[in-house]
Amino acid sequence: MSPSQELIERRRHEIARAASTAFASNGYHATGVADIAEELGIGHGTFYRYFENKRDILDFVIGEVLARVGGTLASEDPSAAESIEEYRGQAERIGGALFDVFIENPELAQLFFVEAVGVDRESAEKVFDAQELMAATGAQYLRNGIDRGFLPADLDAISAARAINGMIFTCTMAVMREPDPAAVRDRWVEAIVRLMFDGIRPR
Amino acid sequence: MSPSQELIERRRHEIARAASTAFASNGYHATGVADIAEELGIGHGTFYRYFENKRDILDFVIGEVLARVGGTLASEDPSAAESIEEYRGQAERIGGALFDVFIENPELAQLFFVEAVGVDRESAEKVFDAQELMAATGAQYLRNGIDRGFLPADLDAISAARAINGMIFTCTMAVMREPDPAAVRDRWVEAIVRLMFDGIRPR
Amino acid sequence: MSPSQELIERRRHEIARAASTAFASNGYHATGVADIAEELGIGHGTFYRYFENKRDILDFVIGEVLARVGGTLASEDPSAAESIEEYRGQAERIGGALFDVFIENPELAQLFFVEAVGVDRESAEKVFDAQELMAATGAQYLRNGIDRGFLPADLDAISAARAINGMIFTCTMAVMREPDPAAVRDRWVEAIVRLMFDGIRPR
Amino acid sequence: MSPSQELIERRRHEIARAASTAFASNGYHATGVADIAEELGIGHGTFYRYFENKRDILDFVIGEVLARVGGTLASEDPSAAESIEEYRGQAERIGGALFDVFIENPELAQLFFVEAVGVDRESAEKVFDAQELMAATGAQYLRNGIDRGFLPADLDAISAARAINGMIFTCTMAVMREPDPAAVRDRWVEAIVRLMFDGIRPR
DNA sequence: TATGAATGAGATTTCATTCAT
DNA sequence: GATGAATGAAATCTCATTCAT
Repeated sequence: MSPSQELIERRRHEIARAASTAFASNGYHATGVADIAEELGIGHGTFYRYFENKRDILDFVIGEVLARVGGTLASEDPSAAESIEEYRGQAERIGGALFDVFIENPELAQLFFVEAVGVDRESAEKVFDAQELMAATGAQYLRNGIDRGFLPADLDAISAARAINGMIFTCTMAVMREPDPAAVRDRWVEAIVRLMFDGIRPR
Repeated sequence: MSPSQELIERRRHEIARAASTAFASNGYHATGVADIAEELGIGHGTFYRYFENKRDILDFVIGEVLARVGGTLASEDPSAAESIEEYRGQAERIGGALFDVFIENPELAQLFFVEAVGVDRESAEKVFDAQELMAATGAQYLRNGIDRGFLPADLDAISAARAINGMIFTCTMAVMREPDPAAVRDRWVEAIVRLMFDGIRPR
Repeated sequence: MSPSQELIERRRHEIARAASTAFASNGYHATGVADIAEELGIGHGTFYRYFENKRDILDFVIGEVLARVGGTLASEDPSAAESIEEYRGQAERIGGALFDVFIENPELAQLFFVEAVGVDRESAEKVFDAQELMAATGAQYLRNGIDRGFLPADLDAISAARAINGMIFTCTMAVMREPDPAAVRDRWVEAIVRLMFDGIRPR
Repeated sequence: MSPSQELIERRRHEIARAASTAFASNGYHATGVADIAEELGIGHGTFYRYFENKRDILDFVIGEVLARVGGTLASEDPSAAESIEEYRGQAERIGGALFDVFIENPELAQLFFVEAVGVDRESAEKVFDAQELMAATGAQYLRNGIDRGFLPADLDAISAARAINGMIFTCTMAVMREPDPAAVRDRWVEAIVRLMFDGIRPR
C-alpha cells in the first residue's frame, strides 16, 4: 500500500471513529457532517475527501460494527467441541468476549442496537442479514453437538441458534444500560449460559 | 368525557393510525407531517390541532405499541400456575399471543423493533424502560415457580426473565421477516418454549 | 380553472418575471434562488412551492421566450402573399414586430441570445431546435413565393430561410446594444429587408 | 523571449487546449479546474501557476477563438477587389475558410457560439465587441465596392456587413449541428453568397 | 374548526483557491 | 517548480411549524 493510500486509510478511520462517537451519542439524524468535522478540528469539506456522503460513512461504520460482532461470534471453532463441557466452555468464552467488546467500546452497542437498525430500511436490512448470518454460525456449533451426540438429535438447530443469539444480544443491551457493566458481566454470562444449556426446569 | 372530547380522541386515533402505517412503511424521518395528513385527506395544518408536533405523535404511537405488547405479556396471572406444566402452558399461550399481535399488525413490529428504538435517544429509552418492565413481569412468573417449588431455588429470576424476553423478541422479529409468518408461528413457539424450559442439554 | 389554480398560475408568472429579470441582468449561474425570492419579497422556501427546482424555472422562462419569438415569426400567414410586394410587406412587418418584442422587453433578448444558449447543453439544444423550427417556418414563406412564381424556382428555401433568420437575430442583438434601440429600428428593418430581397449587387 | 518564458508559454497553451476541449464538451460551469488538470495529468495546484484563476483561462481561450475567427474574416485584402466578380470570389473564399476553421476544430464552434456568450456578462461583451469589429471589417470590403462603383452607392455598409456576418455565423452553427458538416459545406457557402449578392428577388 | 400558503432554519454538498511540503 | 490536502463560502433544497383566512 502506497504511503498516500495508507494516509487516506488512517484518515478514514479517524473520521469514522469521530462519526461513531457522534452517531452513538446524538443519533445519526441529529449529527451533521459539520459536527463530525468539528469534533476532529477539520473543515467539513475535508470530510468529503474521504467519504462520498453522509450515508457512506454510516455504511462504513455499520460495516465495522457488524464485522466486529460477527468476528467475535466466530472466534471459536464451531466443530471443535467434543463434549458438552467443552461446548459450554466455548459458549462462556464467546458470550464473555461479546460482552467485552461492548464494554470496551460502549458506542458500538449504541450503533449496533440502535443506529444501525433505526436510520433507514437499508441499514436495518444489513443488521437483520447479519443476524441471520450469526444465527447460521450459531447453528454450526449446535449441529456439531448433535453430530457428536452430546446434543439432542431433535434439536431445531437454526431456531435454537437464533433464540440463543437473541438472548445474548438483548442481555448485552441490558448490561450496557447498567451503571457499571463490567461488574455484572460474569453474572450475566453465567445466567445466559445456564438458561441456554439447562433451561429453567429443574434437573 | 364530553362529546367534543370524545370526538377529539377519535380524531387523534385516526391520525395515529395513519402515522403508524406511514412510520412503519417509510420510517419516521422519511415521513412528513404532510404525508400523514394526505393519507387521511385532511389539511396538514389540522394535524397540529390534535398533536403538539411531529415528535408528539411518535410518543403517542410508541405508547400504544408498548401498551399493546406489555399487555400481552401480562395477559396471564403471574401467580396462577401451580405446577410446571401449568406454567409451560402459560408460556406457550403468552408466546403465541405475542406472535399473533405482530402477525395481525405487522406495522407494530416495525414500530416496536425499529422506529421506536431508532428515532432518538428519548424514544429508545422508552423502549428500554418498557423492556425492563416486561422483564419484571416475566420475573414474577418465575418467582411464582420458585416459591411454589417447581422451579429451582437458585434461578436468577430477573436475568432469566430478561434472557427469555430477549429470545422471544428476537425470534418474533425473525418470524416477521419470513414470507408467511403465520405458517411458522407454532414451530417457533415450540422452539422457544423448549429452550426456555429444557435448555439444549439432553435430559 | 379553480381559483386556487389560478392563484398558483399567477404566482408562477410573478416568480417567472422576477427570475427573467434576474437571469437577464446577472446570468443564470450568478442568480441564486434566494435572489429571486428577495426580489419578490418572499421567503426562498416559497419558490419551491411553485417550481420544482432552479432548473425548472429556467425551462419555464426559456419556454416563454421561445414561444414569444416563435409566435412573432408565425404572426403572418406564410401562404398569404400573392406578389413579391406583398411578401416584402410581410417581411417588414415580421422583422419590425420581432424588433418590437425585444425593444419592449429587453430582458428577453438577453434570455434568448445569451442565457438560453449558455446555461447548459440541454437549454442550448432547446434554442437550436427552436431555431430549426423557425427556419422551417421561414421556408414556408419562401416556398409560397416559389410556388406562386414570384421567387426564383432554384432558391434553396431552407438554407435561405436559415440565413435570413440569422441576419435578423444577429441584427436584433446588435440593435439591442445600441443606446436607443427604438431610434434605429426602422433603419435596420430596411437594411435587412433590402439585403434579403435585393442582395448587395446593383440591379 | 527567455527560454523559461517560452516554457511557460508552451505550458499555458497546453492547459488552454485541455480547457478548450473540456469547456466545449461539458460547459464552463460544469468543468472543474481539477478536470482540466486531470486531462493533462498534472496536479490541479499547478494550474494556478499558469493562470490566475478559472476565469482567467476562459478569457485566454475566448481570446484565442476570437483571434482565430477574426483572422479568417480578415484573411483577404478588403480593398483588393476591382470588380464584383472578384469580390464574390473573396466572399466565397472567406465563407469557406470560416466553415473550414470550425469543421476542423468543432470545439471552437461550441466555444464561440455558446460558452463565450453564456458564461457571464463580461465574456459575452467580448464576443459582441468582436462581432462589431468583424462587422467593421466586413464594411471595409463593402465600401471598397461602393468606392470602386461595383456596389450601389446607397448601400448601408455597416448594417449590411453586420447582417451578412449574422447570416454566416448562424449558418455556421447550423452546419456544425449536421451529422457531416464537411459534406454540406459547399452548398451552404453557395446559398449564403447567393443571398448576399443577389437577394431572393428574381433578376 | 380546518386549511394550506408562507416561512426560514438548517442540512448536505461542491469546488475554486491556498499553501505547506 | 509541482503537488494535492485542506478549506469554507456559498448554493440548493426540505419540511416542521405558524397563522391569516
